[in-house]
Amino acid sequence: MATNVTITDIAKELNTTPATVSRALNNHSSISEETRARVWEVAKRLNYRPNSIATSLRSGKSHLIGVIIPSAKINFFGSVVHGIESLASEHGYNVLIYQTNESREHEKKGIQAFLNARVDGILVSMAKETHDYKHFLEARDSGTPIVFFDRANEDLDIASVVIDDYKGAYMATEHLIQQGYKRIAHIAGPQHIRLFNNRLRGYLGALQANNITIDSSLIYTGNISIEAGKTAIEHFLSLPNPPDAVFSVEDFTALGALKALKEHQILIPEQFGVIGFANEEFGEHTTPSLSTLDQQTVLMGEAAFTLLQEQINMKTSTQMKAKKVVLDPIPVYRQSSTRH
Amino acid sequence: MATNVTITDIAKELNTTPATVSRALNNHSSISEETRARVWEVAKRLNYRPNSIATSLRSGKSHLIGVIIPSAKINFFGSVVHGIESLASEHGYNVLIYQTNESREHEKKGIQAFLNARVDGILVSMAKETHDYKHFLEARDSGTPIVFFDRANEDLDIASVVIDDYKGAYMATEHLIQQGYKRIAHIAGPQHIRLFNNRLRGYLGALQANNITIDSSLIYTGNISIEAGKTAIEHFLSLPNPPDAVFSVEDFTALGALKALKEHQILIPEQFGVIGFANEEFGEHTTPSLSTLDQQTVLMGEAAFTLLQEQINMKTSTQMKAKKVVLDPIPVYRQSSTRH
DNA sequence: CTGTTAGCGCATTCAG
DNA sequence: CTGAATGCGCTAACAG
Repeated sequence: MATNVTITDIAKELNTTPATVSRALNNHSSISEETRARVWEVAKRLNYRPNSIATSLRSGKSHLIGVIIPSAKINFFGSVVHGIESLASEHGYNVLIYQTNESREHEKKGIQAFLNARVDGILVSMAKETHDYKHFLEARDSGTPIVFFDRANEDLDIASVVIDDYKGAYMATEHLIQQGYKRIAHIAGPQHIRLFNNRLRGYLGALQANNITIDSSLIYTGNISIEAGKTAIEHFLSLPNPPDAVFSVEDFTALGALKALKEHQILIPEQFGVIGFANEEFGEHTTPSLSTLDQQTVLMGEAAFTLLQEQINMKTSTQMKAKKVVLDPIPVYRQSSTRH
Repeated sequence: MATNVTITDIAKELNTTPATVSRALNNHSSISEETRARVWEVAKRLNYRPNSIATSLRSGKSHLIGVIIPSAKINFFGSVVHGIESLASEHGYNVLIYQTNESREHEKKGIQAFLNARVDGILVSMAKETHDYKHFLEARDSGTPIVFFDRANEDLDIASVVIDDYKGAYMATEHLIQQGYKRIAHIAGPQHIRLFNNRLRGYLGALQANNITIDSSLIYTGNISIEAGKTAIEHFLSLPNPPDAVFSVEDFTALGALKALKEHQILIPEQFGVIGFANEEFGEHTTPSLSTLDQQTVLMGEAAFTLLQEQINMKTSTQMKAKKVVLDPIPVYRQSSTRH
């Protein structure tokens, strides 16, 4: 029952030694075809399962990779994990997950747990709360490769995979321009978070590139929530010269905007264009459906794993500068911004 | 750098033995306060991290639990994993995840990988494809506790946590009756999947309990998809005596129904009531918002872990019948079915 | 209270 | 080609 059979058991059964069994099972070169076959036969018969804990202890490689995310409940991270696990599994790695719930304390605990487990590498999307990076450096210095995804820190010399927020915002804004909207507003997120700042810059960059004067009254900075989107629209509509389109920093805020505009009986996209960012699931099903930018979540997971694997396979001596992979967001233009 | 410090290193530093260090670090009873302090000091200074692989090998407990899900991309499973990981982490377990992508072959590989890793227990939501349960029985017989969640098999004498689909369907149907709808239809899912059958039975049960004659033309059986919902509505509206409400087996199908009804300019909920099942994220944001039943995903994860932990802590001799936990779905009545 | 011995399961020496 | 010996890092039993 609960007794797991070991190579010693097999050896006894065959009046040979564990070493021979080990060699046979690992298809080692110097072993006679006959013993190999006999060993495999017995192994199968006894239902032998290699104890990967023992192998790990001996080899020093756990074939485990640790993934730290804010929450598995958040769609985005679920998708990234999907990408990570698919590739990892294919390459013989098992995946450990740990949720921080946005707490730096938990994040630290996660890193500790992973280091104790001797994971071969760590993938992390930082908690919002985190402004102190000791625990990451500690991991890296202990020789465990780390790769950030989505939420990264540029200054840390740690590899990362992120979305090009500037480019996405630029594309979204330019799309609105091409659709013929004249006064394009932006609902911005908290500016101390870099990615929101990048999106604001992308918006400004697109306006400038198209010789459109920037009107600061058309930039509303708030939280990211449905409520914030509604408030932003109320603000915009109260302006003497209101906008006729908005690039919203994020889909939920865009949804708020959509709702507020509908309450005001403003036709979307005819009178007012709306585009968000993130490609949340609901966007396809709102009325009108919401234009947005897809963040390539699965690809991000795969890229992060690939980067990590490179580091794992690299001789630790071959220390080179941390790679940064920047993924292009994919435009998803739906009804809310498409006039033609 | 990459060299991890061991208790032997600490022992050398202090001219003592690994055993003493081990005892000190584990706050063992018979150890002098002085040595304990000295050991801890050195451990901290050398940045010692216990090697949990070694501990696992020695103790026979990995403090790992394995979770097998169809896909992390699916919201539902992300939420359940959230529940599992939260509790597991709190209880000192690390969580391994493995995706099957609905393939039995992968499911088998996942079980193998987990058994090799000597996980202390396994949580699994079966792949749709799976109709052969050897790999589960093998795991159980090897002494590794298993608990099913959401997708379970009743005949296997393996513990499980599932949603009460019958009850949910019953509640949904009764809700429509109470809202004054007279001819209530049902869009059913493939009947060879038990949970869909249970929902059909719940629908029928509620009608019977309220002395409403069952009209088989009001039951449309199809796939679960937006398209199926639309087709169902087209079918219903072509009837000589069409229904005025529908309980849809699942939210996406309900969404299709919503869309088709809107195309026909039928007012929801005034002329036609709609309720789904699953509480997908988009339902809150459709126009009108979609009534549905919440599946208590996080709670399901927590319950599954709790059940597993019970089994892990149970003396293997105390073999008792597999527990089945049945969770009540929570009604979420929104605009699409609320007339008053 | 501390040191010695031993072994968890495996894979790699080094001898034959 | 196979056997014997050794150690990965840790902890428990058994002395002292």
